[in-house]
Amino acid sequence: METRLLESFVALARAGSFTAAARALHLAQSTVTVQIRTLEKELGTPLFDRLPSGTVPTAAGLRLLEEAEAVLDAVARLRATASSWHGDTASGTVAGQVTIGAADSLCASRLPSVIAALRRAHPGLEVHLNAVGTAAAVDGLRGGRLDLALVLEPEVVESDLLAHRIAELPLTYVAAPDHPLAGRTADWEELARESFFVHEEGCSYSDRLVRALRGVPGTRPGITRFGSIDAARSCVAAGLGLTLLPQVTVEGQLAGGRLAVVHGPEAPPVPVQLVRHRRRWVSPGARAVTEELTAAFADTSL
Amino acid sequence: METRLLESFVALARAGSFTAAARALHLAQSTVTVQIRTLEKELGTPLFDRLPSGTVPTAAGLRLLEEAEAVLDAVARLRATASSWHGDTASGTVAGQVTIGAADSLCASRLPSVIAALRRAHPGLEVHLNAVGTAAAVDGLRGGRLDLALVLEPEVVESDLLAHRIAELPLTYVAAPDHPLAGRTADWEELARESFFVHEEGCSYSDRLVRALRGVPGTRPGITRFGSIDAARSCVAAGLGLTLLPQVTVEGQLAGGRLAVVHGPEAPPVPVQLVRHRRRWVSPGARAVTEELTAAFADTSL
DNA sequence: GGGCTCCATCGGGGATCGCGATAGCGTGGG
DNA sequence: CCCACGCTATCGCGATCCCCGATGGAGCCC
Repeated sequence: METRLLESFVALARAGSFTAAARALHLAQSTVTVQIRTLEKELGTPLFDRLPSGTVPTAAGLRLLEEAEAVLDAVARLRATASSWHGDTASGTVAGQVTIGAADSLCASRLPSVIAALRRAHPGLEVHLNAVGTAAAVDGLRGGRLDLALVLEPEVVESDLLAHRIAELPLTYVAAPDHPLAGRTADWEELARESFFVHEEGCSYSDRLVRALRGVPGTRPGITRFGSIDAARSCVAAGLGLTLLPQVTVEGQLAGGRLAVVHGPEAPPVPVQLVRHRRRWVSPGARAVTEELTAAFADTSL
Repeated sequence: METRLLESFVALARAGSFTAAARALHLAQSTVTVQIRTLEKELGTPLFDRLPSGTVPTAAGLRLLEEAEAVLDAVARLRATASSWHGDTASGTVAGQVTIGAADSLCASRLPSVIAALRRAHPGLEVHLNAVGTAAAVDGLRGGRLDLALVLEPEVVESDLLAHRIAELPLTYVAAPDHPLAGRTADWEELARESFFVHEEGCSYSDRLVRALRGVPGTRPGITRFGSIDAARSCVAAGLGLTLLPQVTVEGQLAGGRLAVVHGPEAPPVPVQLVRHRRRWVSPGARAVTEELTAAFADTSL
């Protein structure tokens, strides 16, 4: 079924004559004649009575006219959705859905302002944000559930994924303000006598910290691992111990006096990698998100 | 927009590979490839990611898939309506709408059983019945508001209409059972002294009766004309006078003793003409109605 | 690395599309 | 009465499109 035929159908019904319909459609009259006959043959019923006084729909044509318009409406919706997804070049905005995954700590700190900026720039864009660990991010990108992922890893060595380092976040040791080490400088031996509240295994800088602490001879550091950054931060704020986090995730608490810096041994900054699937199509929406993320991270922290 | 492309689209989304979709569609694999690329070009956005592990829809493809299915649904409805209108050759039934006009007197007497028979034979057929005089019937057929009309006229001399005489209805003079002439034989002179309740001008047999009564010298018959046959019949039943009607329209009242026959001068039977437009398409539904009407009138009254 | 599966591309034969020209038909004016 | 006009149907033609089979390249498994 060729929707062109349906457009000629409704045009003819509206115009009342083949000649007028052809003019409206910018076609030759003979073309409209053939199109309507084709449609009548395809549907198996005459659609118009060709009377000397004009061309009027038959009873069947009148009924089918509504259904033909419904088809054309559905096609118009399809086209509209497609073109909105593709982007409106006039306004420079894009629409559609983009699903991104990000490390828990970024979701709560840096991403809200990025998403707000995206909403302003692209009102039609629907951004879905999931808090995911590195493993879940890789899975989601592989399975198509994620368009983009932000992971805090030095390397992503998946051949079907493409990682781009967009920032490096400085890490900070933090403790409650009334903690004995708060505001002080501590070496590995001092730290190894404290309790630490860190991420689950798989978090690169937490793992490296745990390895370093356990490598200090003659000590048994207390290690508690949390899936949620919030829970760990709460324990630290309650004075139960220390943690090591990207500085941006605790800037609010540091400024508010609810946490304090501990100047520990040098910790290499953690790279922020923006990862996508190597072979999947990058929608204009995903491209817009990529640009916004790159800009947001670049201007403060590389 | 060619809906074939949309069918390949959903088939590919379902099948998960070009090869499998081509098998399901009974097409060559290269054809599906070209069709999908054509659709992607037409919509301006990639619909599938061709991954080594299979062909999966992009985010845009997933969203557009629903809309494509909506289009195909609308097309299926269009086709279903068209074919139901055309008729189901397996069951021999037809569907659709047929609008017929008929003289008031027939609507109340003969047509209900015909319509009931049509409903039994063609459950999908929607019959609209309008009570119309001859002038309105001609107008309605001309304007396309009526598919068929039953008129009680000896001749229909409209070049663009086609009339077919399907019956001749005997006429009967009737009066109230307690009327002096009830059951008796009366000649023109006796009748011309009575009051008559007949149809509006334009009803052939009423007009002829009025002319005959007025032609009787030395009398002034009382003539009252009604648009509605019911009103006239009520007046007669109340004993106010006589009327002349097709016998079938008063058979119930005659059998119930509410009206009585008066044996008046011979009145030529009134022809029932089934009229349609000469050049308009006769739908299968209208053809079924024509056959039913012809049969119903033929077996009792010609 | 060889075989296998899958998708993209290419060339060709056939069908289709849209066009202009023309014929048939009905109408209205001179 | 005849002719001119407007409308639709038909025809022939050039261009395009469609679908096919064959072929090539890429990735995967053994």
